[in-house]
Amino acid sequence: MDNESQMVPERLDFIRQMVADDLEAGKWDRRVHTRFPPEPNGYLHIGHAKSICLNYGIAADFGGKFNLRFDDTNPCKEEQEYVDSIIEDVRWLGADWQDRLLYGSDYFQQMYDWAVALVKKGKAYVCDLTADQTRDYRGTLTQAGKNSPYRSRSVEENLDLFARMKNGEFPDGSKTLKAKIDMSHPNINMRDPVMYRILHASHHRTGDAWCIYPMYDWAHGLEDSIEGITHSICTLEFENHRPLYDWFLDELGIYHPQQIEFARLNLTNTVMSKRKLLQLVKEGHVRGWDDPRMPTICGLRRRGFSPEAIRQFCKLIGVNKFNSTVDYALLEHCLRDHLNAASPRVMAVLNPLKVVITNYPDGQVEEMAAVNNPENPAAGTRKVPFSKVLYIEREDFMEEPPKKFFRLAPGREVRLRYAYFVTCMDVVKDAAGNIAELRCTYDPATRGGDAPDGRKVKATLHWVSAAHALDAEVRLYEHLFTKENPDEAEEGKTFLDNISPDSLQIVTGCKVEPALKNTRPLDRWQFERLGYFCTDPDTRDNSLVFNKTVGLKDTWAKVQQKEQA
RNA sequence: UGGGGUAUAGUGUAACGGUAGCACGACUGACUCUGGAUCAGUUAGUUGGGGUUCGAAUCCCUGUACCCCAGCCA
Repeated sequence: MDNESQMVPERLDFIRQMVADDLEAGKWDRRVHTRFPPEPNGYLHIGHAKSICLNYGIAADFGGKFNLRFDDTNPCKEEQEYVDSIIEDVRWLGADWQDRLLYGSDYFQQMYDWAVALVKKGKAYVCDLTADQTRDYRGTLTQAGKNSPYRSRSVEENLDLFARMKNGEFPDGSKTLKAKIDMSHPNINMRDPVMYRILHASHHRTGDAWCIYPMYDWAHGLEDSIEGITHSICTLEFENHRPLYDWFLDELGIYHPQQIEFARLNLTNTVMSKRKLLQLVKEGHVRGWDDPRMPTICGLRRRGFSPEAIRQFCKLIGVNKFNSTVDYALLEHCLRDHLNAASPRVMAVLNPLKVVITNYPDGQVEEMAAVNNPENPAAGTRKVPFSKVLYIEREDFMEEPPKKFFRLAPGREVRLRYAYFVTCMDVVKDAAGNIAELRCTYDPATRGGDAPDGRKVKATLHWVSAAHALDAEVRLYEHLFTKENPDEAEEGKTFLDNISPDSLQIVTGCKVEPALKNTRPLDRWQFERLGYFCTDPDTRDNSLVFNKTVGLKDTWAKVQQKEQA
């Protein structure tokens, strides 16, 4: 990420503009310190990547610091598994928190002490109202709430009660600590919000040390304050909470960061809510959190996305304060852009059609030199074995080709990439009339792929030598959802009804060139003329599995579509 | 009908009172040992209505639409 973001961009997004203004005004002693504060209750997705890139990017751009902090204030929902995955994903994306891997739960004692301070100040009280009663007293959007009957307890009584809450003397839900603000405030968040609830639950880090846990509104600003965060960047739905964030910090008289809100990311043809993602996993609509169709970071990683592509995407989408939905095509553009530059090329045939070169010597094998990456000469070349029996892509041959099809057809000459010109002389069919094999001749003078007489061919095909090819399974993916907006469902239907039946297609019996023999999980390749692929972790020594990351742009497919229409 | 936000091509984003620009997509064409990549070009926009101004996406007034908030979730 460093190279990309070292320079302050010429056009600043509105948040960077605020940071730049603060810097110029000498605010915060000219420090910049951001953080990414996930709750460890789910896996990170591409929307989180936007936040990570924003926060880390700002720190990097302005020479500041970046913290990774777990907002782990609710023991009921949080698990170590999520902590581990988040750490892995943030690191993979390239954000560097140095030695600042932090946990909100580490500040529980400080938060408690501050709560006591607010009680002493007469700004917080212990309330015995039940959850239902609390809702009732809160009023509605258009009607003021009313004061809790416990609101006027003495400081001494509150201190005593709060201490006993902490000591575990009361059952879950029987009491809360509330801030004493204004029950008729037009902003509902200011109507005596709960600061602590009683939860006799074991926390993934603090164990049973606590049986009262701070609420987000109380805890979050304190965490930012303790860490000396300058710009506390969060999503839009917390805008309504900012007055409360400010109120707590001001009443306490402690260091006060600036909260800034931005719009979360929406992407076409996918869902981003934790609830829906969890549902897809739990109900088995996908194979897990890291299913390559998932917009999770681990899913994208397994699909073959590179961190560079995701970062570039996050840079291009910008930052704003209104809801928008980014076209998935932009993500794919960023993906192809980086993969084109970075992926070694290799030949693989997904749907093999046997080709016999009739005039090629039996048993002869030639090593053809193939370029590993035309975008990067330093990647060098490799040898690809060529012999009498080959496989080509079934779609690269048509017995009766339409006008715009310029691949192989009876009597037609094409180039086999890095090898020879071949001409189709005969089509062999099985009993059912299916094409079983092609018999071709080659022109020895075209070795390497060029004709000395200067004649041209319209097409170049990829191929593999049958005797040398490795078998592979290839998993093809399409959008998980057929609709741009999966939530757009008819009466009685849900986003689940919009799951695409074609989102996963498993192709077996694929033939790949021997260079792929020792590939490791997550290696990224371009299968020439097909697209970008990634070695799946399911790969074993004798069984290769690849995921299709994204296809190459396919002009022929467009032509076909148009002809059909 | 309370409060808080937001509206710029199909999509995403710039323009900070002075030529509405960029990217993606779509469409043409050139080139090509990947129908890839690359290159050139075309397409298309300021939420409606008033006002201020020599000049308004930008300032003012007034509509409209959309998003968020009534968890002891974050």
